[in-house]
Amino acid sequence: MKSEPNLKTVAKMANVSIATVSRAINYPDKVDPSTLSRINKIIKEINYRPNRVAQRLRIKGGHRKIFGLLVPDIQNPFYVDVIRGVEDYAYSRNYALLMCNFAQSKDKETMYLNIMKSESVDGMIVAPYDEFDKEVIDLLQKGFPIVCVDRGLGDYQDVDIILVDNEKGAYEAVSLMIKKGHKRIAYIGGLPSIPTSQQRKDGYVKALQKNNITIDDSLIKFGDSKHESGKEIARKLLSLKNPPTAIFTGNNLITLGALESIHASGKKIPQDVAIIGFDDMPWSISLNPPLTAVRQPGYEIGKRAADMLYQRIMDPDRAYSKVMLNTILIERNSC
Amino acid sequence: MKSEPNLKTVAKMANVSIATVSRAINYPDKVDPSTLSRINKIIKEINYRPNRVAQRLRIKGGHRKIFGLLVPDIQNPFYVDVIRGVEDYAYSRNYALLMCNFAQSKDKETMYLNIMKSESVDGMIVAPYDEFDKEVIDLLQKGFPIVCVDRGLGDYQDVDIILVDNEKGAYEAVSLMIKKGHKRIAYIGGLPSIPTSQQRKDGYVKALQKNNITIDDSLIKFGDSKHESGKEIARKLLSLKNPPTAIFTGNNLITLGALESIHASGKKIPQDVAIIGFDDMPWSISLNPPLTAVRQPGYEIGKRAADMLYQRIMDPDRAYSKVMLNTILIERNSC
DNA sequence: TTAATAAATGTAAACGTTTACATTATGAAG
DNA sequence: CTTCATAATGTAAACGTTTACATTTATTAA
Repeated sequence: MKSEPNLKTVAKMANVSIATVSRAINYPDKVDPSTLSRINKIIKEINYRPNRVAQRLRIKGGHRKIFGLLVPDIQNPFYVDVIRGVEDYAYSRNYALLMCNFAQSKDKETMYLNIMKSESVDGMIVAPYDEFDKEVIDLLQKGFPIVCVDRGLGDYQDVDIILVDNEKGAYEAVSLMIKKGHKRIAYIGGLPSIPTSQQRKDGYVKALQKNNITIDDSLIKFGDSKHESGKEIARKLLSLKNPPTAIFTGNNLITLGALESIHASGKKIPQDVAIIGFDDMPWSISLNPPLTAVRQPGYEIGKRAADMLYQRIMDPDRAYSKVMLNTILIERNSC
Repeated sequence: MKSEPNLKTVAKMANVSIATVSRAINYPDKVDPSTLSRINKIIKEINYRPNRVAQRLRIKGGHRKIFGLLVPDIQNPFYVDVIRGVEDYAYSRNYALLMCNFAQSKDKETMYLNIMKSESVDGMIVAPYDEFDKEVIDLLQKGFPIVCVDRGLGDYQDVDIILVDNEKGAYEAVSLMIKKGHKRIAYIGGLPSIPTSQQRKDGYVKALQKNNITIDDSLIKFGDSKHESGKEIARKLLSLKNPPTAIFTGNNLITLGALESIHASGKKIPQDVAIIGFDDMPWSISLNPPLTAVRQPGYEIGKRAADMLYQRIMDPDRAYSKVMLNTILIERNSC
């Protein structure tokens, strides 16, 4: 494989030192116009591009033009929206993106965190594994620029974070169910260790309490945030002697799994069982039936997270900001 | 921000030269056991990790342990499967992954290709923008390790590639429609420049011809491979004076869009209009109605692509391999 | 003309690794 | 006790940039 052209190649062709070439690229007004144009012509001719690895090694933190992005589950369309938001922002500012999916595995998260660090990213956007995420907190304490999305870090407050009012979103959804006359409402959450799973449960509980419905613990279940567990838990719930008449599902994938089980059980939605999902999807309207869902602005979250990270990098001493966006309850036909 | 420990830090603490530390890590049997354990203790203690950027700069191609992955649309669940396959393989071999989504934009593709090159990846897995993709072909000609997934490069044959028999998959789907009595069958393809859009159309045409149904060009449409265009085109198709009784959609997102339009039109599926989608989704069964679809083994494609890339890197002179996997037609209730 | 200033360019160090080569210490064989 | 091989370690160059500093050249002011 032929080796790529580098500064030396260009310098030799232009009969100047590599420093001049470097300057021609980074500080064009610091080099003589005629030299500049000669260099530029050569660069174009041989299609020279600076080696980012060498650049990153030399340049100090904050100006390497690369972000890290670490999401828990790329199969979840919500995170895909977040990714797109981050990516669009990065592209617009000419940042590269080192994007990793830790697939809800603590080991993978640790490994990717290490890779990102040792890839010398300027900063990263992370949806932490859980609220105690030691690795992330360590990084923050060392002063590494990080913004959290979707999930916070419990008591640890010195961090930029953008998320959604999960409790309120859940509260509204469950309130709607109650308004429609449901009393036996189940909640299927994701991994219990994930903050959002708990917050959404809290919203669910509040709504029941507010309406004087006693909490039935056998209707509150947690899975692993994936399709299969939604399916399995819904199946069990529906085969209870006294099954719920409504199910509030804690994320996208769980919703889809639950939907599958409800259909398999032969029950009609919403007549026999109602369902509202946390997280809307572009195709929710094409589901059977069109799904009533709590929409999170994933794309916006991603975009703003990237901007927060950028600001943090540019001014490491600025105050931490917490942004909490609202969800929207989209009523369709599943409740 | 405190600076990370490096070889020098460890060397100083262990009272040896950085070369010895480096050897302790890379060739443990080349250093004295007592020195080794001393060094290892220190490494663990201060949690030293080699700087991948510096490593990559030094180490020559093929052993830098980083792959690039370039997909056309991360919103399309098919590519998400491919990504997962590649990622699992990479993780198992301790490779990092520079993952980029060019969102069906030629400009972005070019930029990401450049970034990957200048990030010095060992090789990359790419679903090219179209079959003429000059940038990708250039890279190949320079001997850069690349494997193509999902889409080929037209006449350019010197490349490893793994994809699915699109024509056959489409042929089977449309044949099923015909068997069910449909004569006016529409095809909504993705971007016409994408090879798969054409191959799936070819399968569609073949099935019609085989059954002596005359091709009606007004029923063959191409969009931009996204949800919106599926929706829009389906809407127009359905409002024709003589609308199709069946629609074969050329990808995931188009299917979802078309589904939305069909529902909006008030037509019943499959009584009024049948639909079969290319690409199955985990939640196809939860759609309204459960979707009949052509399944591509995305995860396997990703996994095998990664392995092909690995093999290519390890042995640059091996013969090129083309792998064509079969699709499976999954009959549910939409046709 | 000369001295001072500004503009253009060059030189070399630094970033954190790996590795060819040189050096030293260790032990075995004669 | 040499002599030689081997093991352990060190030295320094290299990877491709950026940049502080030094040098050269051109320009201006006196």
